[in-house]
Amino acid sequence: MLKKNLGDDMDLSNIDISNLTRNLNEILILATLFLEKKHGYQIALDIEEKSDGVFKFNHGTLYPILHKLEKAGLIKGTWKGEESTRQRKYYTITTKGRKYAQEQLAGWKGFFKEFFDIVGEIEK
Amino acid sequence: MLKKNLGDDMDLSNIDISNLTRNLNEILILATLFLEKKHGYQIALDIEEKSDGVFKFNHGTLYPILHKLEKAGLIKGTWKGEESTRQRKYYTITTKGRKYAQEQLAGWKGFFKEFFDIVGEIEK
DNA sequence: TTTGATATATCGAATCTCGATATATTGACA
DNA sequence: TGTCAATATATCGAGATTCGATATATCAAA
Repeated sequence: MLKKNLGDDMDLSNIDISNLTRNLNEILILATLFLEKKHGYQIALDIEEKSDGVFKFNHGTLYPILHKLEKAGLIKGTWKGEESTRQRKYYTITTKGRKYAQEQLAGWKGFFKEFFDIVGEIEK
Repeated sequence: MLKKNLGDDMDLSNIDISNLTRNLNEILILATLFLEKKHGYQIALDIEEKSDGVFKFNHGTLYPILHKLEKAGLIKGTWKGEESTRQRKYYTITTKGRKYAQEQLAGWKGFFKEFFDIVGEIEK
């Protein structure tokens, strides 16, 4: 079996049900970068604030994911900061990243459809 | 910090975002048992069929979860089978299990709301 | 000058899923 | 009658992921 890598064409609109949290973290980060570039710490703060605290990022989780997304070519990071002052790494979403995010979103919609189809039983 | 156990009163309507797949598997199983008792293998088949193949259970995942849910008092298993023939373990959802499932569902709805609040950006 | 927030990064422990392996029953088909 | 595939439960090791701690450093405010 060929190994599927992040953002490969094979991925299409499927999300990996066996690792939903990883998929969630990825799409939250990509969605946050859709309108403007941001550095890692800001991404985490924005997601936490916008979700009223429902989605939080530990730093030990955030940075490895950013490195992975960059390595996969879905985002691109650039160091900024005036000469020997504080350095921030600003991330931009790539064309590949936008496409990947749209496919993932389609996968999540399918997920929620089937999900509420089954767990709806609880409310009947 | 007090450790939270599955189904404890502390849990309330929160789902564990850092382990979404586990939460998903639990609520799928509990929802499937809401109307009638079933044995493990049947639970997996029913979920797979009803979700059009979106949700699948490996046996190596299914049985440990059933044992865990039973240990937590959310489901109750009873062996059945006529004397030395094939033994099936039928599971029933408990009152505690029903309550837990309803609280979890509330948590998933909150998740759903905040999720699309953020990833909706992708479609704009 | 000292504290807390900002900013990035890595590591070990704990946890979870996957796929393989094991064992046994049952029904269908040749 | 024999054999194969599906049914049924269970456990284990490998791999992946998140958490919380730890480390380092800048910046602003009191």
